[in-house]
Amino acid sequence: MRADDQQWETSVERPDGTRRRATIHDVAKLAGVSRQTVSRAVNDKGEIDPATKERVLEAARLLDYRPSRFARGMVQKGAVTAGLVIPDLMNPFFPEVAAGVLEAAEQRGWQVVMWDSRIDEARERDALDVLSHQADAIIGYFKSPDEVLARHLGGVPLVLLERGPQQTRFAAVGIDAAAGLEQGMAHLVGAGHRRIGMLDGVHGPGPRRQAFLEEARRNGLPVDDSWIALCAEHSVAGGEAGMERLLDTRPDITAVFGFNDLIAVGAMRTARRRGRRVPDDLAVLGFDGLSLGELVEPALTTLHIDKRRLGRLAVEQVARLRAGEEPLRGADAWLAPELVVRTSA
Amino acid sequence: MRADDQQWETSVERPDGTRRRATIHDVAKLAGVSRQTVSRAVNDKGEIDPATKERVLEAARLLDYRPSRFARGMVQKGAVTAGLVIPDLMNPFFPEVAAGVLEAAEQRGWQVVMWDSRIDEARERDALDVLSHQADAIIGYFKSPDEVLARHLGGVPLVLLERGPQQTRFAAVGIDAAAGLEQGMAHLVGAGHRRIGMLDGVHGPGPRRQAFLEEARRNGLPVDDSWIALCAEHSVAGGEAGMERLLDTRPDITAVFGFNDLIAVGAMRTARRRGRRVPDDLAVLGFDGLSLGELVEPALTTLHIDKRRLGRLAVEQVARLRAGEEPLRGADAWLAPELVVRTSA
DNA sequence: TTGTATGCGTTATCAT
DNA sequence: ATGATAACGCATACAA
Repeated sequence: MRADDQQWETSVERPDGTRRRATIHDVAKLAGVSRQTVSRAVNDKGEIDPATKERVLEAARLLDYRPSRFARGMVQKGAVTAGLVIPDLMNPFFPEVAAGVLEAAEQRGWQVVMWDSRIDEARERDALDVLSHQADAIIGYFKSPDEVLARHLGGVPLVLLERGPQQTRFAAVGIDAAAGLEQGMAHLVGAGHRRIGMLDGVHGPGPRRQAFLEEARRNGLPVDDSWIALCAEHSVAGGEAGMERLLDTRPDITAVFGFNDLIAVGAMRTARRRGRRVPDDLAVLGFDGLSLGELVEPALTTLHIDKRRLGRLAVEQVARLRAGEEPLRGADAWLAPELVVRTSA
Repeated sequence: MRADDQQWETSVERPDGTRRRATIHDVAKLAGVSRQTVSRAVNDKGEIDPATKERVLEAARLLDYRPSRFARGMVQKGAVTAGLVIPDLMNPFFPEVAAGVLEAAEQRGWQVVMWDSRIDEARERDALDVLSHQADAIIGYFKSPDEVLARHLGGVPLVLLERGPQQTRFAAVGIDAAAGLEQGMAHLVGAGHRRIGMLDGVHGPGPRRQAFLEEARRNGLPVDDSWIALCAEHSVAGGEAGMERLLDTRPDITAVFGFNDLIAVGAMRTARRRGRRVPDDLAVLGFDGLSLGELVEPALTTLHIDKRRLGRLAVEQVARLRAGEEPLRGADAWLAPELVVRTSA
């Protein structure tokens, strides 16, 4: 068989002269058999004469026949497709979550169709509009509030990534920012830091900032919003820019906590460019545990998250929803970060 | 509307007591209208009394009715699904290609279902077996030879990523390794290097090694296979291990070319651990142009590839195939890397 | 505004 | 070993 044969579409002429894809009927006619026999040949079932099978297959090849996945799906149940909505494929965090989703989905024999929302609420809704028609369940990161989600969901089960139970009534899997920051702040305070700033993400006040402020308070640190700078992007560049501003308003900080590792790395770069040694003059703590953190210099101390597991867990939640079971809530759906001490703090 | 209502499956009881998903028929019965009216209500068409519409929608909610995507697909043509097979989501190169594919697919209104083959030929075939049933076309990285691909493809159009025209008869988009290495080697030779090694990838001899050897020859360098070490993984760790071996067998090299940026970064780390300064004692050249390369120290000089464009191009090839046109061949489907000089070489 | 009839492409069941 | 027939769930043209 020449591969070329596969490449260009042969098709069947309609009475009106236009062309359409060949169906099982066309193949049956050409091979001079019934549709059922074609089905047997194509699907490699037994109960068919090898000679006729060959003849049918030849006809199928001639017409470039491919079974319609829709017609198949109609009659054979059980094909499950999950939609996965990711905010930013360029941030190494998300491909790793996606890998976990793919892995768990594959084990269950599910397919997953992917959508990059690029941190845009309009694109988020587009994703839901499309996927609610094409998927049996949706997993993803969404900024939109519950009502908006519900409106674009059309009743399709949804599992939210990284939303607290107080923030949504949908099923969710998340990260225990409070548990993470308890470790992280203890580490910084234990090293003698009292003036600690934060580089927050684009969405502004969220669980990570809240946990940061909470721990600062618990540790008796002099922290208010002036110790926090917003980053316009969840990227190294965003962290660099944010750190510029933070150092302008609070030049006296001795440590900084980054919303994520990318931002933290940006912070380190700006700090060093402005003549501060890391960690001696300024300690930097990240959040995520990207492998990137091991490669920079100094290596990034960070609150590590098991991103693959997060993805697998999301698939498990979908399975529960589909089975009519209660989704996991609380600690079971709530991953605690683990402090990984390297050299930046 | 409470979001909770959406979460757990209501269903319809069969005569035999088992449960099945509600169909448009069930909704029609419950609402006391025809199926057509249900269709109008659910799909938000006009020509329906607001009161009956509300009644129908309520019935649909009660039964947790969702239209079957298969039945829909049967009757409305035009839904296109592409399969995307990626070898390793943990390598930042591939998410970026995927982003390009997603972007271009979305513009065309296509969906893409993703599969991570984890560099495993058996999983590669599994991917084809599944996707050839569920997708209208497949894009991806495959190690298997044409015959194997064709056997598992069942006639579905395929666009290969990074395979030379001499290596496949399928449509493909690729990278012009020769053009890249011409620039790269000229840069190294221009800096006075004569003893240049290479850290090759897991698959062994391929276009990048071939181009490397070719350029070495053109520049009159003393290079044979002893100047090349294989890396067991396309990762930083793989590069570190490979570099150990290369420095053992060829301690006299003054420069090294890495199969990709991850391996090159690993090479830098091993070189420095063994007391060589980069780039003074040993220059390092990468291939891919990951943003990671800007973050390490020294920053990685590399042959940069427009990975997003690669992905978009692959989708364009699929479109051509589907339209019955000739796929792009040669330079148009063949991206040339661009030398980005930073500080590692 | 609403209902009836038909077809979409496939597989399963049951016959021959 | 092969064929006839009946679903599968939906949307669309057309009739009322």
